[in-house]
Amino acid sequence: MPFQDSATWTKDEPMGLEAPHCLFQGLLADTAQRKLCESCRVKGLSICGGFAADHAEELAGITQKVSCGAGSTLFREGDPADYFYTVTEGVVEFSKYLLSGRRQILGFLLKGDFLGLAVQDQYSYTAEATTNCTLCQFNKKQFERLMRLYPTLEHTLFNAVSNELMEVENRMVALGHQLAEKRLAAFLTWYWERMRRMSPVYESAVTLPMTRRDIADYLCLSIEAVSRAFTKLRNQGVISLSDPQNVRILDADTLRELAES
Amino acid sequence: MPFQDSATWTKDEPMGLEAPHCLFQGLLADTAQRKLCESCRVKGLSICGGFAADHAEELAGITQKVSCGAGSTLFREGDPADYFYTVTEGVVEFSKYLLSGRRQILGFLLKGDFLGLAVQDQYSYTAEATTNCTLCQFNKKQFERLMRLYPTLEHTLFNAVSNELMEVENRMVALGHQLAEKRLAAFLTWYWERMRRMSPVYESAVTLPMTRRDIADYLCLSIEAVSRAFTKLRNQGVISLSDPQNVRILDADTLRELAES
DNA sequence: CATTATGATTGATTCAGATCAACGCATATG
DNA sequence: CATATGCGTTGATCTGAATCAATCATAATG
Repeated sequence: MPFQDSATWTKDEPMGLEAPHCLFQGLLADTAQRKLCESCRVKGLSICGGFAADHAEELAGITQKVSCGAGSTLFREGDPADYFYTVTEGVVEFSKYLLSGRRQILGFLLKGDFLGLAVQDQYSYTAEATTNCTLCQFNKKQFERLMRLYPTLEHTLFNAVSNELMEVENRMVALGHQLAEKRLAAFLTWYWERMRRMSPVYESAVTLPMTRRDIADYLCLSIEAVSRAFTKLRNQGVISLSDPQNVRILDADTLRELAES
Repeated sequence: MPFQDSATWTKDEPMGLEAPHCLFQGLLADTAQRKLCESCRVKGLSICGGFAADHAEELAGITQKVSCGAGSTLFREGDPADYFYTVTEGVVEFSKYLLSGRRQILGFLLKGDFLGLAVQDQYSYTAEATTNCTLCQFNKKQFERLMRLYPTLEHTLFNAVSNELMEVENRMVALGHQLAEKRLAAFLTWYWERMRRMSPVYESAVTLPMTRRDIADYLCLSIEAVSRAFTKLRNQGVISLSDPQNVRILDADTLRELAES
């Protein structure tokens, strides 16, 4: 079943200065909203730098907050690419569907990540909400106008896309040549490190927001192969599983070693 | 053996206006050199547009012609990324080596393609000459200075990297889920179409400049699997092989169908 | 010219993961 | 409360490609 039933997400009114968005810290007086933006800085997105302070109104006009229920579709491959997004809360997965019905998840996007940046006039992939999530929606045409006005913006996005490219290349190497166990180890390591960077307290437990099917589609494996890989890691004493979604990293070094190969 | 013996390539003197380079047509009085630049236009690289005409001297100063013998290494993963290149003649492959010694070829670069664009201060992959080839070498620092001066340049490169990202994503999907035969069909289709776009005369014969090992490393297969896939396609009457490097496309439609799946 | 590499093909065997199938476990539903 | 449904795990079997091994063709070398 390539596509799930239609999205159940809401567009709020176009935002004024008081509305929350992630990209441009320093825009908002509201401390709660400001906190959201902090999470972007954690990821080190350079676009969150000084730019917004000087051009607050211009940015606010092209931004909208968007909420999205778990399992719903944000956009599909082939849809006109009028917006791009940054994730402010929750997890989003973006994927391509094959004619056979199979799905390849290209990536999971967390707080502060971009979505829909490197596309032409149509989206080249489908974006679905892994969990309930909120995003900042940017009107692309208007953002491009801003980019022409302020080249710093484009420079930042150029770097973001460059990084994404390098990540995809790394993942391709891994998928082509690593065993199921190593792929899972790499995935767990990646997710754990991302979580650790977000929260200041050390935590060896990870709650996976995605299903085994999602992980399988991400790692180019069957559900069963993913399950067996989990079992293998558990039997080696690298992780423990209180339930399928709750993983405790017992031996982070071994896990990392496995992942690096 | 991860790395071949060191490169045997030559750097010419820094070029004046008369030197050949690919990116910026309209720079050169010399018609022979100009012809080289035409080949870039064939690929539809938008950077070959009007920019160069206005800023000829600035560009000439940061450009060098580079020749590179088949099998030699242009740069290696981890080297300081001081230059980026465009291929003006021949074929270049860029790849990542795993600790196991295995190699993943990320792509083959033909006339007009960029190399080394989306990297930070170090190259994230190794670049080797598949055939004898010539390239235009751009000093990165100086080019970045130009980009700050003329934002159009950065915009063009942004698009180039975006396209590269989409291509890699497509390839990842194919590698994860397609059988050896389909992968080879997709590769042959890609290469054939690229060749056809370059030369105006219809030609059903393709000369593959890369070895079976190269193709294997590109498609995430063993040499033997590639060879068997060739044999299968031959037995189906889709291609014929006068010798391993010379492929004749007998049934382009079936080949494309196989590739698309 | 014979000899030695090198690259490509083909066959035999092995293996990782897909597929098929059964079952456990939890939550949802009549 | 019994039943159904979805998700995850485990087992049995199958399969595509890796690996190992042999052979062939062609080019390079003495």
